[in-house]
Amino acid sequence: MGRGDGTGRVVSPAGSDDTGAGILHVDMDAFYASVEQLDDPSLRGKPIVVGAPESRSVVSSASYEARRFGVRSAMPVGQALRLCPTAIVVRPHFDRYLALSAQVMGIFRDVTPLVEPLSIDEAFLDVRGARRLWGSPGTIARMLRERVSDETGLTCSVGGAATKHVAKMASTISKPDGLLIVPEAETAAFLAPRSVRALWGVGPKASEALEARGIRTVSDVLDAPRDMLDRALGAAMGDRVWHLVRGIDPRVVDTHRVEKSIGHEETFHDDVSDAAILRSELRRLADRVGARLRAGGWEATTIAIKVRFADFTTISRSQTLAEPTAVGQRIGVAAHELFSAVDRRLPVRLIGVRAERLRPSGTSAPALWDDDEEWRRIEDALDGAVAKFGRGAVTRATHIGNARGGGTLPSHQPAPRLDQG
DNA sequence: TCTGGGGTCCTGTACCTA
DNA sequence: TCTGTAGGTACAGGACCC
Repeated sequence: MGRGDGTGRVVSPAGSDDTGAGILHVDMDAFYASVEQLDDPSLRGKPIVVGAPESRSVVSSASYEARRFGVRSAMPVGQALRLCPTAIVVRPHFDRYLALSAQVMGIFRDVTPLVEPLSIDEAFLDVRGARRLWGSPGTIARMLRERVSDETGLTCSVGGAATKHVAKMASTISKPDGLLIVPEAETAAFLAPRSVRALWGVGPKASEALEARGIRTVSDVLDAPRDMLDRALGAAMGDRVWHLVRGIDPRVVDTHRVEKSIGHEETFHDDVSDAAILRSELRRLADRVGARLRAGGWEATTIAIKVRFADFTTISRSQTLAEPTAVGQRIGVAAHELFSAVDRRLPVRLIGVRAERLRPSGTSAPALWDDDEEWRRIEDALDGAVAKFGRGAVTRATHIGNARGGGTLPSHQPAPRLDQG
């Protein structure tokens, strides 16, 4: 979602040069906030902030009226209200956002099958093969904007260019409700004056590292020795930036992107020290992860947990399973084992569970296996073993158990597996 | 002024094996 | 058998994106 304040709006006029600009990036304007204003006319024209009003929540989306006060996504809601005291805080309605997202993506797919959704509110389109059917990239971009507006009541911004990276930059600059086409031949001139921070993938840390070496604009990067970039950013990032500033971006519009991990995390309203509460939360998160794995037809090979302490230090621990799984309980057992080995000197602010290294499931896992008695036995056994042998010994023992393909600690029945129908 | 939740990708380190 | 090395893999942490 765009994070600007909406002051950069630009619309390439009809008939302007769009030669070679066959990649479009379409980005909905202040998507969540705009949907709320669409659904509730009393919010229109007013500064609104989408987010939970609770103390620890942050802004998911802000209307352009709020952005003019300096309100931005990811900002704590409290801070947003200090900047803009008249802002109205609206709770998010994700189901509604998903429905409208599906409608918008459907419009894109009417135009070309080469659509790569990037998030709920933006997508890349490769329209190079759609010229005979719909016209030039500029014509298609204008048609898309019109259709999105007519059919959903929402506005979007479109960037067009020869590469994904430049198209993305163009749509960002054109916001809100804008259109900017960068003909292939003008790519270098378009990029040269931009700040390094405007490059997609260059965040605060990378731009700080570059600026410390006097590199502030794309033009500066072009003049910088290659090894300086590598030293400032690391080899991979240095290489990427070196290519991007030259307009080189070989990434194609990928219509078959697959998930690489599935996870859930939760920040507590108040920091938690009680192990029973933390374990219960881990279990709940593990069940949710398992449900999503099964819904997507995946099994996970690696389970990871994330723990953020009261001082905001964050650790992660992961474990590779002997047998991939999509069963919430097995994920939960792995999460509990990992959690048992964590040194908890401070109360916990956030806890999360993630399934990684996904592969298509060979069998259909059971529906949520939610056996309280079994869970209690496992938790008691783990706690008892930790008390008796120490965390390190328990972690080693359970790893050995996994490697043997069965739990040695505690012993529990394997989850029933059902044949896929 | 106090930092969400969902992800991807990269880097450094440790360990194992050939 | 010992040592050095190179490559692969697992894991932890961090930056970045929306």
